[in-house]
Amino acid sequence: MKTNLSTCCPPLLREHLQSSEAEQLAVLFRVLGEASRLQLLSLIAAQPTGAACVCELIEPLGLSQPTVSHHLKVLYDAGFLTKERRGTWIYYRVVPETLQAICGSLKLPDRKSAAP
Amino acid sequence: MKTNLSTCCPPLLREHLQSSEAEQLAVLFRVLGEASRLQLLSLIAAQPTGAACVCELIEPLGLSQPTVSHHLKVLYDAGFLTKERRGTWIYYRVVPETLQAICGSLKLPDRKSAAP
DNA sequence: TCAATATATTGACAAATATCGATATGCTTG
DNA sequence: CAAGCATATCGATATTTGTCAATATATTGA
Repeated sequence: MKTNLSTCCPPLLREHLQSSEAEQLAVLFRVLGEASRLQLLSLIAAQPTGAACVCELIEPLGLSQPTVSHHLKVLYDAGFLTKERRGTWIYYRVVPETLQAICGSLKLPDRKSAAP
Repeated sequence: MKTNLSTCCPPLLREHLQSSEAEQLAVLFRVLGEASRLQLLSLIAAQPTGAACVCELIEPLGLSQPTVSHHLKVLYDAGFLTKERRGTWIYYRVVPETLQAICGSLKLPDRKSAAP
């Protein structure tokens, strides 16, 4: 169920994208294409410890607990979050490398400046 | 119909994301969350001139002309592409600033390293 | 073992959207 | 103006997905 970007900064926009690579990358963008999930990332990243459990995230999002759990699972499966159990609670953390990989995928090819 | 990021690198993940900001950013990610659209960006960016007309994009994508036009419109409305008419053809170009803005939105808050 | 709490899963429904064929619009050239 | 080509829009359909209530699972503590 979990996906993974094998390399840190694949060429992607730098050269012609195969459809399989495109689909793999599109999955990541699709996961970020939901305001609630961006807010989750933001909330978790903003914690002093860098980690947050589900119960801390429900109220600020204004969504039901199952829905929050669902979004966390989507983020986790895509590699945006790690989770760690501590007693009854499960703490989620943002994975910086995944965000960096996406960033790297958006680089354009070098171009000799100026053209008619 | 067109959206716009008012600033180049809004804070976003650096601090708590308001739901309106989150939705605005999510729209951009949603546009990229489709393999065909990533391929379009890749194909256009890979042109020697940096520009491509619709008819050049149909065959490599393997989609119908209306569908390709639709995806180009979505990319255009979101600010990922510009378009310019030259006679019968319409040339699309990638807007680097929009990609950079997305990149900037994925930066995490600075964190004092090491925590139990 | 039982109760309480935190989290995950299931099932169902509504909303969003990718896709296509058909058709419209716009430009160029005879 | 008519024909031909490039592109856009429309209408319909199938698929995906966000959401919740209900329920299941897992952990802790009495």
